[in-house]
Amino acid sequence: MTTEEQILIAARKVFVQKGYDGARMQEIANEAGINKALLHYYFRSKDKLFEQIFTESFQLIRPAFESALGSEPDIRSFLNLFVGGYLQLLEQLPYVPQFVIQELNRDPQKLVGLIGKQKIPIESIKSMIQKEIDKGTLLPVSAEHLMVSTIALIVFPFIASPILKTVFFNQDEERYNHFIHERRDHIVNFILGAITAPKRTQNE
Amino acid sequence: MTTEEQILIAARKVFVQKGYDGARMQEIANEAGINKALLHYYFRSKDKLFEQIFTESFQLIRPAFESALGSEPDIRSFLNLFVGGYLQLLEQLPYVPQFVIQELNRDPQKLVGLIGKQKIPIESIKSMIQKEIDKGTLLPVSAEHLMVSTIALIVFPFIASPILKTVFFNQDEERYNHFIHERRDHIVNFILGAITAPKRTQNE
DNA sequence: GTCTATAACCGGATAGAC
DNA sequence: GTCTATCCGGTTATAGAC
Repeated sequence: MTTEEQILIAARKVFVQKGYDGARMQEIANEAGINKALLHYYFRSKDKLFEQIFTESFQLIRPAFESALGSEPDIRSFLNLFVGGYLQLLEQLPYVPQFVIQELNRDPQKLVGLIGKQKIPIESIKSMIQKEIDKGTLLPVSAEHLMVSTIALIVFPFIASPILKTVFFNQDEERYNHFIHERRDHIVNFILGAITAPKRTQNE
Repeated sequence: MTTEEQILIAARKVFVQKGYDGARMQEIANEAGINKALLHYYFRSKDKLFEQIFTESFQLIRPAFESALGSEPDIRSFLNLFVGGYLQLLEQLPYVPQFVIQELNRDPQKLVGLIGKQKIPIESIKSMIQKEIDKGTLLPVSAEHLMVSTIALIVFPFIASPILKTVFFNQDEERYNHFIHERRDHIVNFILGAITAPKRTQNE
């Protein structure tokens, strides 16, 4: 492995764990098994190194609508695939969402500029939804609210795990893990229940 | 206003905005209109001052189930009141949730110890839910998942506003504010739709 | 490319006058 | 209680040898 790769791996670990303000170049150097001076040789400054880690982190957790959108025929299959896929991703990167959000709140101007205008293909989702609303099989629902709510349900437990462990699970690690494992099914059922139009009743 | 109160107001502002690592005693002093030495006279250290601000911030946003629980007869009215009340609270304190979560992730051991075991009366909610499940008017749902999901739907847009503005609203402040104002109704409808048992259809 | 040594600065904390 | 001046450790960044 090249030195540059070692540095990036170390920087990833330290920045994600400590945030920009809490991270120390010395700690990154130790983690990479080199010394501070070499960090500045490869990346001019703490800022430059951070920008690289932040940008790649944002890419990693930017919701990947595209893949799920192309392959799925209706909103229900799409949501099912999306929720499962995103949860699986976050299992590998549990601390990245909190890192990205924290840094975006610290310096929105600079960092939003850095990631550019990475919009989401909300129009495709809108048309997918609209068809079923017209057919009457889906309750009228805003695509923006639906997608923000879906992401909230998926991501929030990863961001807020210490507070959830405290107020809901009395610091019981075991019960919290069990909760997380049940989460996928709960979310999918929750969302589908929320947006599916009820069948007509006998009196209607 | 006493000097101590001025300091606390300034510290609140700076700590919530910048976090522990990003906050500077000098900035707090400036904000309070005094000098650094006086900060240390009133609060021994940055740590002590921070602990006070963090503890009170946690109290502020700890979900106030108790009030809504005592007064409401069924889970639907309870959720309606809870969502509305919490959103109204967060309008006044939009940056506090991200602050508390950020700090809890930075040093869970110490800060969880600080806030003690402030559990939530989940048992009252469970019994409230169970009655309606038995009657068949509510889908079987775990109280923990329901409450975590409810809080996620409420709090997430406040934590993640920069990222939402970027990927969903193309930095359009106007459209984002409109979105936030619609949010209460969406959340309540979403949750009630998700947990309400469908009426029986003609074929059953 | 990699290292040691050090410059230059910053930030929390304290001493001591008023 | 409040201030000015200062200490001291830590942090980023660079100079220069190998």
